[in-house]
Amino acid sequence: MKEQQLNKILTKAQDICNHSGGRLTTKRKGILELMLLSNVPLSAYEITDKYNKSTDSSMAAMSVYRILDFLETEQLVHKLSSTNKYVACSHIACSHSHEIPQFLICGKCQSVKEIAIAKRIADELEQEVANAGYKLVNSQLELQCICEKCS
Amino acid sequence: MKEQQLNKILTKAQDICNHSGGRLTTKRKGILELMLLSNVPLSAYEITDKYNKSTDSSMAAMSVYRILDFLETEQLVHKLSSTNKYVACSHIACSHSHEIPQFLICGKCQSVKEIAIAKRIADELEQEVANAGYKLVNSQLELQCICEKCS
DNA sequence: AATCTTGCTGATATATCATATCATTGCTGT
DNA sequence: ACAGCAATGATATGATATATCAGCAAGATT
Ligand SMILES: [Zn+2]
Ligand SMILES: [Zn+2]
Ligand SMILES: [Zn+2]
Ligand SMILES: [Zn+2]
Repeated sequence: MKEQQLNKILTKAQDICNHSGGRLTTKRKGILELMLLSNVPLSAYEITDKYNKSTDSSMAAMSVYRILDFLETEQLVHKLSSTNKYVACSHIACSHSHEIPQFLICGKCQSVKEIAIAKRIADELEQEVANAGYKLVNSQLELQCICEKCS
Repeated sequence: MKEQQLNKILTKAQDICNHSGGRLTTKRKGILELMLLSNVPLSAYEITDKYNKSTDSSMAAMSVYRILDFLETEQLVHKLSSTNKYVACSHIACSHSHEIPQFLICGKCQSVKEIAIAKRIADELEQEVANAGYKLVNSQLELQCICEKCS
């Protein structure tokens, strides 16, 4: 990722937080940056290690969890519940509003692609769920895939 | 669940294991039965506790994990990776072959419904994934829902 | 500026989920 | 009975996540 692009994203993230009243502190920004620069999702403890090595600090995992909670609330990062890892949102600098994301997770290289599936498919899925007597409240999908490079 | 129905399922489970060469031992059967009788998914440790209380034994969680691995391989139970819990398959006694399951998980009462979505939707989803340059390898979905009772 | 309030972080403990490894037991076919 | 293999026991450790209370720092109120 280019320096310029990263800065653009971080600036936009700052805007988002300002708008919501949250504070993108130095530590929170540092964690977000680190996640943006990673090409695979990271566990909270991996994030902790990376952060501490990169800054010669010693933040406890507890703090990282709290920061991840915050960033998740701001939709700047997402949690992948199938792998218990966390990934920076791919659409921070986009102007469109954030839809419910779907994730394509490569089983070989662990890379993740965040997409938004066609509304038609989401609707059909919701209908299917309704047929089963349930009401869909969150259609975040985590799909086990193989990426182009690895296939 | 009626006694008779339970026995039918356990007999079918026995058949499935015989056919695959696996052994449905007393302990494995006990774990499966316990899971069939639960109306919510259980964690490995919850299963361990329930089993030990119900039989006055003291199986270690390690053994339960191994047994769950076995039962999963035989497709008699499924793991819900979004909650780290395990649930008995709803289609053990069915004659049809086991498709890739999808799970509707109620966020209030934790009840789970195992369904198989229309092939058309699965195909469309796969196409969507292909458009993104990925190849879908497993379309097990875990959908956050509200069930009829809770809504 | 001093104080207040709120939200952020530190620090520690503990709960929860999962795997590694080696020893022991018990079927199963010869 | 014996050998071989599958299942279980036993113990240790690793990985993920939450609870709780104390200290601190930034923005708001006086
Ligand atoms: Zn996103
Ligand atoms: Zn890949
Ligand atoms: Zn099933
Ligand atoms: Zn419910």
